[in-house]
Amino acid sequence: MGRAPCCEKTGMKKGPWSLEEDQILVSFVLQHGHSNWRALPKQAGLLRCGKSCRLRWVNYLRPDLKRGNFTKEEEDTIINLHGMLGNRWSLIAARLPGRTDNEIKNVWHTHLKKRLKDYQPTELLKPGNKKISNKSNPESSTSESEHDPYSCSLSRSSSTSDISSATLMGSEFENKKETESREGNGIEDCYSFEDFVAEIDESFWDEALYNNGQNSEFGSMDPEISFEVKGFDELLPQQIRFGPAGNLNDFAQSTDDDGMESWYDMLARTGGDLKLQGL
DNA sequence: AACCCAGCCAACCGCTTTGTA
DNA sequence: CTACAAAGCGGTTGGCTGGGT
Repeated sequence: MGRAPCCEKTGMKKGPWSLEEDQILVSFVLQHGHSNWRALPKQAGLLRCGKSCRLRWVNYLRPDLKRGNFTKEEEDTIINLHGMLGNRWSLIAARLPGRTDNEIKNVWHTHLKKRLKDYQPTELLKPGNKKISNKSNPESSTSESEHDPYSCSLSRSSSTSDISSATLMGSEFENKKETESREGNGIEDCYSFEDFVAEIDESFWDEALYNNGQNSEFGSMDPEISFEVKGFDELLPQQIRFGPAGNLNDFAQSTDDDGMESWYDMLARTGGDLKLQGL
């Protein structure tokens, strides 16, 4: 596929931005907005391509940006969200006001990844622990090694059904504790949230819809198709319904590729305390 | 003082997604 | 429906800086 370069490169300036350029861009955007990045540099009199202008604005010049070091809370948030979302920097940034995806990505690679390594216990890396390929989230396979297995792990608590009952946990330290204690209780398998969601695929819903009927209410769902998500002690316990109609079909819809976002969203919002038990 | 090296971070690149004619 | 342009995103690069020798 591919596409033409975003701009005519000849004559375009590259490299670090000067103070003057910054001032021109800021005053232009504040006056005229940025409805068209491609046309902006020409209108503003900048020898930069639109893409470069956009990046400079988004990552550095935006007035609502927070400058300075990340707080411990922000770092913890990033770790937790990364556990749930993977390398979806823009989604993580959306939940950290004043921080950019680029900034978060840099912090992750320079500080947090290292910090997490120190907590990397060996248990979850045992070959026996089930890993399921994630077609909905291709990133998870490529960045598996980067992905903190603790920040969001899932352990099964029953073997009667594939999705019979499961517990998803959030914060890294809670996870570690929880996982270890659960493993001590004979629970063998641990998953990342992505792995778990990946398992709720078309065939899962085909089967569920076949067994329960398209308009089944949650209440009439097979009681074994239920799971709970807990952890993130700082979060409020909360019950959530999928979709206004609350039928099985809506629920299934929410797990397709488009709906995946709402799952992640919901988990991030509730901090992982998502409970779905025969709603 | 000069050099080396590792860490940091702004900026770039190339691809995907979204919007529109 | 298709093609194309623009925006958005994540991975990578390269220059700067500070600490160590």
